[in-house]
Amino acid sequence: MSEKYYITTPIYYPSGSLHIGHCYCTVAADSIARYKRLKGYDVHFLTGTDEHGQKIEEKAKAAGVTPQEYVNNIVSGIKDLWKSLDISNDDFIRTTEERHTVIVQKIFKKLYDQGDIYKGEYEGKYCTPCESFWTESQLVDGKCPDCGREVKLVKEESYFFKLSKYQDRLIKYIEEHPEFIQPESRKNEMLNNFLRPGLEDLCVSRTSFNWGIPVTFDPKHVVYVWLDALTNYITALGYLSDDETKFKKYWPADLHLVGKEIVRFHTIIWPIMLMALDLPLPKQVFGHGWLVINGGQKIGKSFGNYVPPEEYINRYSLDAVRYFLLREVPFGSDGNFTEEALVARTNSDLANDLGNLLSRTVAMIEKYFGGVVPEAKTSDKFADDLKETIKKSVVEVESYMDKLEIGKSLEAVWNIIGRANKYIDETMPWVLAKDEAKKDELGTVMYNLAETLRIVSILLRPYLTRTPDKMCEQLGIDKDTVWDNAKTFGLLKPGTVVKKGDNLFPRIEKPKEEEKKEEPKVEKEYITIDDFSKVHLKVGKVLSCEAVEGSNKLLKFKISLGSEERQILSGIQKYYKPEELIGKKLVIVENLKPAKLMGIESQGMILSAGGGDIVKVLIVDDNVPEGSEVC
RNA sequence: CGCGGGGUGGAGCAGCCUGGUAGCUCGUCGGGCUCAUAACCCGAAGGUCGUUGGUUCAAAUCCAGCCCCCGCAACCA
Repeated sequence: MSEKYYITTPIYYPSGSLHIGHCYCTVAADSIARYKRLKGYDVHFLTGTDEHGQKIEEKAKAAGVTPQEYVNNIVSGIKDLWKSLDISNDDFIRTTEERHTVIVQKIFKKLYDQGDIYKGEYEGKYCTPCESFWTESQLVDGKCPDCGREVKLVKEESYFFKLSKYQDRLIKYIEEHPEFIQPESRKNEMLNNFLRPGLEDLCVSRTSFNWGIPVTFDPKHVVYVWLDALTNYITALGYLSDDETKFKKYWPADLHLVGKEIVRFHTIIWPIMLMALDLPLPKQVFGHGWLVINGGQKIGKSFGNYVPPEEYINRYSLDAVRYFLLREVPFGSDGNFTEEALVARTNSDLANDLGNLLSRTVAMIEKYFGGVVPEAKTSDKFADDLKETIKKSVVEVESYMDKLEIGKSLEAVWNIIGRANKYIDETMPWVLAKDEAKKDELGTVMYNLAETLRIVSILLRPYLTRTPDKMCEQLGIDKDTVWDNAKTFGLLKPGTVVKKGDNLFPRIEKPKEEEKKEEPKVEKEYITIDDFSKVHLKVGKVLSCEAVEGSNKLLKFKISLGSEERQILSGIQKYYKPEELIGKKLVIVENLKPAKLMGIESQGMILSAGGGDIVKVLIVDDNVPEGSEVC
């Protein structure tokens, strides 16, 4: 029986559409799953969605639907997205499915019965958008340390899970299993920041919202996030169900692929839960980096840089997108995602190197041999080197994949492609073709190229889902999906009839400058005159202006609007010296809701213009009286 | 002293842990070739490795200080 391999992605939170970053993680997992399958493993690849929680409850309410309706809708979009990315998951778990909820209840009860879960009282600050509780000491200026938004004081009865009981065991485990947390920097982070300082028991139930799995023996409680979410990895296998076949077969997981932001939960809470359940721990948790834009900007709707992933697939091609994601983002660290880079990568690697290699090879076989792959009757030093490169590269592909260095493994495949292109120049088939006496040599070159492409088509299968079949079609061979067939040079049968088809990857013309600039422009949103009249703009005179203590951005203004005085803060310290502006008449948004910045109230807003290095406030002619309306 | 990442030829990165000819991809320039998707192959130019000081026979690499950038956070009102 073949060896099993169980790999998971995180279960995604369906509070909104997924972005290219989620695709990155899932495509990476997919390539690993495909690779393992090709290698003959019995692979189980799981992904899914984490559908409970207050945020969903609120979003659904805002949308006027039930939470279940709300998630159903989004989840179907996620499933479509995975389909359009050719994700080969074997299962898709939804935490609202009965196979999950029932088992979570059993697990909760079991842990309660054995004393690992106890009832207590929770008092803390809760940030709804982040779904996180914070202790007083974690708050920054009384606000959520993650997002900076207001937190609510929450005090409620809840159940706790005794993390502390297992922490020493876990530390020992982590120390004895260096491969458990990858990359290693994350391991140290976990040990130093969380485990060694000591764990606090984890709150695992809530009474403050309903959208969750009820605790069977205390139904006013619902199971709170981590116990609900993390257990998906075993409930999906049927743990504690009538049929534990899959669980027995696949658990423990070989790899949990997760984003770096949730490494902590997967390497501390999850293992401890498993210890409490007396189950083996996953073999590895790998925290991948994020896809960022322009050197660090996160991707998301709230960042104004959201493009639906399908858009990229439609615009370029599935394999181009998959290739870029897998190739461009290095092991462990963050990677840049830009459309320009995607185009550049596609053109140079996929169109120029790979596509063109196939194209010229097939064209030559058609031209010189009527489309029939000849026999390799001769040998030469170039061919030897080509074969050597292939042999070496295949080993590299494997060893990089085993280390989850997907990008590097692709590089190794491209070594072969590059070598083959070079081989053509070295052997100059068009010269050989002119000399009838060199027909055999020419035949050898053609054979070697076709054979190289056959091997490449196998090596690409973990990453690209469409291209390998297209290659096989043009090469006139059956789909070759046996990994080890890439290890033997010479399996291609002479006599095979090739058939030129469409270009594998047509070159993408780079968008012209003007077009590029238009692209980010979302369709213009007009406001009505009524909308505009909601904004009350007035002229105000600066009475005083000083830097806010401890701030490197804010200036504090006292501004006279004639009948009243306002205190207004503005983040223009970088552009003005405080005394420069005293006495000036500026344009003020009079009815902006007051807000506190650095603990100081700001009662309005000063209009300014510019950006980057040049920002200037709007200064009004001195003759205009203070308090005048601006319209 | 908030946390974290980073500053290496025009761009993006590797090298740093385990000091000892600065490497890769793209771009640029020159050449070759014409089978091919204006693609492919070869060659060249281009770097005081942020800065200052220290350790050392020797520092991109180790140590200390400083400057700058980015993300989070924040002070975007």
